[in-house]
Amino acid sequence: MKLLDISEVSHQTCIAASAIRHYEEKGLLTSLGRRGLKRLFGPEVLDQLALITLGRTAGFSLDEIREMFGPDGRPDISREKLNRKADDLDEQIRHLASLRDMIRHVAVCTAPSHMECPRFRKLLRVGSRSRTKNCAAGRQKALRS
Amino acid sequence: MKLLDISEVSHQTCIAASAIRHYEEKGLLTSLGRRGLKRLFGPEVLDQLALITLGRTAGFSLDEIREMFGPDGRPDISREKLNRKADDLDEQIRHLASLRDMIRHVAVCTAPSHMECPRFRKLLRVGSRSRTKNCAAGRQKALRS
DNA sequence: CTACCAATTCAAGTCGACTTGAGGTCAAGA
DNA sequence: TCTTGACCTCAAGTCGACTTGAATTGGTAG
Repeated sequence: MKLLDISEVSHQTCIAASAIRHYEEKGLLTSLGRRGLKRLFGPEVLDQLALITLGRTAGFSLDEIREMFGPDGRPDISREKLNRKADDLDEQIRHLASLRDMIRHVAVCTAPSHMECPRFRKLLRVGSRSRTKNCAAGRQKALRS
Repeated sequence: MKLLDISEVSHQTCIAASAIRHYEEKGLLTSLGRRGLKRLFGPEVLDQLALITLGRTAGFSLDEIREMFGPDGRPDISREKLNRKADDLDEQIRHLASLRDMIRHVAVCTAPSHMECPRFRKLLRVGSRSRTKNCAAGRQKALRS
């Protein structure tokens, strides 16, 4: 089994060595040992890093990613919680799709301003459904509208 | 036409007043005027804020959002650039979908560690296609435009 | 053996997006 | 008229995710 040093991992993944050290420090991955001071990684670190990158682009924090996939690979998190995260992703995907549609529309729309374009406004409305949370501010004085 | 003060906007959108001020300062939205010191907003601010929120959850910076949709509603950005953003979104959507699939799988998988699960590894591989960028370290001529 | 130099540690800095706090203003109600 | 209190401004602080820099270490080539 071939061991990689940090610069090799860095080159193969396009992730800065400092970031890799940062992930290790945060407990998202583990080095197999050291040669002198230098970290040695097994090849699985490449997958772990791909996973971290994926999680980051999905907007998860490093702590959440560790919760979900730990360096050891056991999720220390309930199925229920995982499914909730997946549901969040589904919602996010819907949002992204609306935004994409809006952007594509803006690229061709001739209306003087987006907000005057009925199609744009419709897309906006679709994209912002489910924004009806009550702010945690709880106190409903907004009822007087 | 009904004018809203900042606290009303804040309540209706669940966005902190400080954030709304911040957006105005950054040029993402415009207040119609003041009553004394207090900002007054037209109802269109609600749509603008929805748009900002949408853009933020898609991972765009405030500067990018302003470029794309400005407070005045004219995109000061080329069609080409907009379409590139839309393409980015499409790619991001694909990433998110893979991650969602992985999470749903993790929630039911019985393998001792994800990395030992062939299905998981396959999903990972799918999710990390197109990660083959040349890091800028590659000093290959990056096809710019 | 010694010099070299990539890697290491640790503290401090950066960046974006806000939030917080101190001190000031003013429209409206008592 | 006076008092509130919601808003205001501006500076500084926070948070997460890294990056940067200075000082140190230790395999490896000569």
